[in-house]
Amino acid sequence: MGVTIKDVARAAGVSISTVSKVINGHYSISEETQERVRQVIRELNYYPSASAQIFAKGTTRTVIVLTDLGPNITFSNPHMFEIIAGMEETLRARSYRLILCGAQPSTACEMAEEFISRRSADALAIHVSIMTHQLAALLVRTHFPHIVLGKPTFDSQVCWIDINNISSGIIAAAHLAHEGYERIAFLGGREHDRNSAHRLEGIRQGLENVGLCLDDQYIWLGDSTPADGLRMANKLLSREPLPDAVVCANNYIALGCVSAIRERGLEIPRQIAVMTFDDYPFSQIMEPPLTVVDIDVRDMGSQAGKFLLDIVRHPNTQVQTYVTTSNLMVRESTVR
Amino acid sequence: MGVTIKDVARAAGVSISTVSKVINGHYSISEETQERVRQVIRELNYYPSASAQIFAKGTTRTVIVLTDLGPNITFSNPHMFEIIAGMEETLRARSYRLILCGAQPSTACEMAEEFISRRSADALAIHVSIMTHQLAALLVRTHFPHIVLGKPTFDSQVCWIDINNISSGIIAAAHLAHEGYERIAFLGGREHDRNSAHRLEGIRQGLENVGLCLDDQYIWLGDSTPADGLRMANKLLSREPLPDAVVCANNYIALGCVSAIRERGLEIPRQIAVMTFDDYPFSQIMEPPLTVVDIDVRDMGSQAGKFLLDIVRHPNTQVQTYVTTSNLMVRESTVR
DNA sequence: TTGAAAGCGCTAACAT
DNA sequence: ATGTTAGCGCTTTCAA
Repeated sequence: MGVTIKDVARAAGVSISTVSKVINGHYSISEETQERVRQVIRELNYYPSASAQIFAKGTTRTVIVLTDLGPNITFSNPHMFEIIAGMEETLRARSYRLILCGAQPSTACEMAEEFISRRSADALAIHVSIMTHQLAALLVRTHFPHIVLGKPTFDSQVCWIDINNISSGIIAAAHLAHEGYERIAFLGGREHDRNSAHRLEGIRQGLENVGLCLDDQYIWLGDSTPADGLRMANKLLSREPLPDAVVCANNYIALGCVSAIRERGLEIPRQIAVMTFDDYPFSQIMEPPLTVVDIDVRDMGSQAGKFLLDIVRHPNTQVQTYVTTSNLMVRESTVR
Repeated sequence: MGVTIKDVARAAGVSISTVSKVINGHYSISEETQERVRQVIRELNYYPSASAQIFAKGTTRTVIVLTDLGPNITFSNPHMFEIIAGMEETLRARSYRLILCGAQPSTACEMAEEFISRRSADALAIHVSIMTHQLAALLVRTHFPHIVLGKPTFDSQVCWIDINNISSGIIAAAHLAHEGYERIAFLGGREHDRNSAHRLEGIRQGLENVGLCLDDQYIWLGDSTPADGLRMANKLLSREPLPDAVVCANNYIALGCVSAIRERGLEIPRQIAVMTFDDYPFSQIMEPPLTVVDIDVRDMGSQAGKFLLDIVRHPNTQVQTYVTTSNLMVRESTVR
C-alpha cells in the first residue's frame, strides 16, 4: 500500500539509496539528481514511512511524558499542562514528538522500565508528583536520558528542573519593601508544601536584604484553600499591630485572605496590601486586582525540552537546575 | 545492542518465529514451549523492540491529538486537557498511545496530511478550535480514522463528538423552575460563542417545558469576562421587575454577576438566585457557593477515545454525536 | 506444533 | 556522485 522509496527510485531512474540520501539531505548527491528525485517525490506524492524510518535509524525522535493525569488534574495542577505545552513546542521545533502518558507513583516505575527496555522513546520526562525512589534508581542505573519536572523531594542523581521559588519570594519581598511596607506577613501552605516553603524562604531572604525581618507572629501555615486562607487571615488580623502587607503562598489562600480583610472592612492596599504568586485568571479578576510574582512555567517546559535533547545528544550531561523566570506583575493590591 | 528475539530463540532452543508466537499469544504453541520461552524471556530480561514491532506489524497503535497548545491555554481552555486526559486513559487501557501535538488552524492541515501520509498514527483526534474546511476535506477524502473534539462550526462529513449544551441548559432551567423561580434571566457570551448559544437554547426549551418563558429584557450577551459579566448584570438589575434568578453562561460571567449583585446589596439566593455551568474551582469557592450544571468533559474524552478505536477497527463507522454527561450540582446560590 | 524464509521500507557502510 | 547490499528486529505466511 502507498508509494514506497522503490517507486520513487524506479520513476527517477536512480537507486533507492540515492533517494534515501536525497530525503536525508546527504551531501553527496548532485544538484540535478536531487532536483529530479524531489520532482518525482512531489509527483508521486511520496512520504517516507515514519515507522520504517524510525526502525531503520534506530532512533524514535520521541519523548514520553509520564505524569499524573487523574480526574480534575487541570485544576489541581494547572501548571503541569503549561509545562507540557512549553515542552511540546520546543520538541516539535526540533522535530521530536511528545507522547503523553498517565501514571501513578505505584505504576510509573514499571511503565518507565518497559519504555526504556522496549526503546519506545529516546527520552523520558517525569513529573515529580509520581516520582519514587525506585524510579529514580532505575533512571540512574540505566543512564536513560530523562528529566524530572520539579525537584524530587529526596536526594538522588536524577536530572531535574524546577522553578526558583526562592527567587520569586525575594522578588516579592523586594517589591513590598520598595513600596514602603514594613510589617510583612505570610500565609502559606503546610510543611510538606515545598513551593510555599521556598517562597517563604525567599521572602525571608529578601527582607533581610533590606534590613527588615519576618515576625513569627505574622506567619501562618495551613491548607491551600480559600477557607483556610480566610481562617489564617482572621488569626493574622487579630494581631497587634496589624501587618501592613501580606504575601499569600498561592492564589487559593489569597482568595480567602482577601475575603477576611474585606469582612473586617479594611481597605486594600491602603490599610493592608496583599500579593501572591502565579498569575491565575482570578488573581486578575479579584477586587482589587492582585499584584503577583508570575512564574513562567511554560518557559520551564521549553527549557526542560531543551535540556532533554541536550541529554539525548550527550548522554553524560547532568542537569540539576532551577530556572528563574519569575516576573513581577504590579497591580492595585500593593500600590497605595 | 540489547537482547533480541534471536538471543531468546537461541537460549530457548527454538526458532525466532516460535518466540514471536509466544510473545503474541499465538494459539499454536504448546504449553511447555510457551513456558520455556517465557522463562528465557524473563531470564534474559527481554523486551521486544517497540519500533521493530510497529514496523513489522504495520500498525502504530498510536493516536495523534492535534490541538492548540498556545500560551495560557490551560486557563483559556481548561476543558481541553481534561478531554485529553480522559482520552489518554481510555487509549492506554487498550494499549494505544497518545501523541500530543500543538497546531494552529493555519498549520493543522499540512501537519495532518503529513501524519496521514507517513502513517505516523492509526488515527487523529483534532480539537475543533483548529478545524478548517481544508482539514475537513482532507479527513473526508482520505477516510483516515479521526474524530473532531467539539462540533465543527460548519457542515461536513467529519466525525465529531461534543457536549450536549442544550441538555445542560434544560437541566438548569428545570432546576430553577423546580425551586420556584419564575423570572429567569440569562447572561451569555457573544453570538459566535456556541456553548453559550446552546445553553441559552436549552434554557428556553427547559422553561417552555414547564410553561415559563425567557423574557427578552432578561437576556444580555457580552464578553466572557468578569468585567463584562458585571456590566451585563448591572444592565439586568436596572430592569423592573427584577429577575429572581440569573443563569450565567460560564464562570467568568458569573463572577462579575455576583459582584454586581453584591454591590447592590442584594442577597443571593434570597432576592436573586445565580447559577452557571462547569464546576470550576471558583464556582465552589465563591460566596455563596454556586449551583452549577457540571459537565463531565473527561468522560467526553474517554468516549472520544472509544469511538476512535471503533473507527480504527471499522473504518466505515460514522460518528457524529453529542454526549450527555451533565450533572446538576446544587449549592447555596439557588436554594432559599 | 514448529521452523524456514520472505518480507516490512528504509538507512548506511562500502564499493564503484 | 551513485549503486549494491547487508542489515534493523520483528511478523507472518507456508511448508514440514
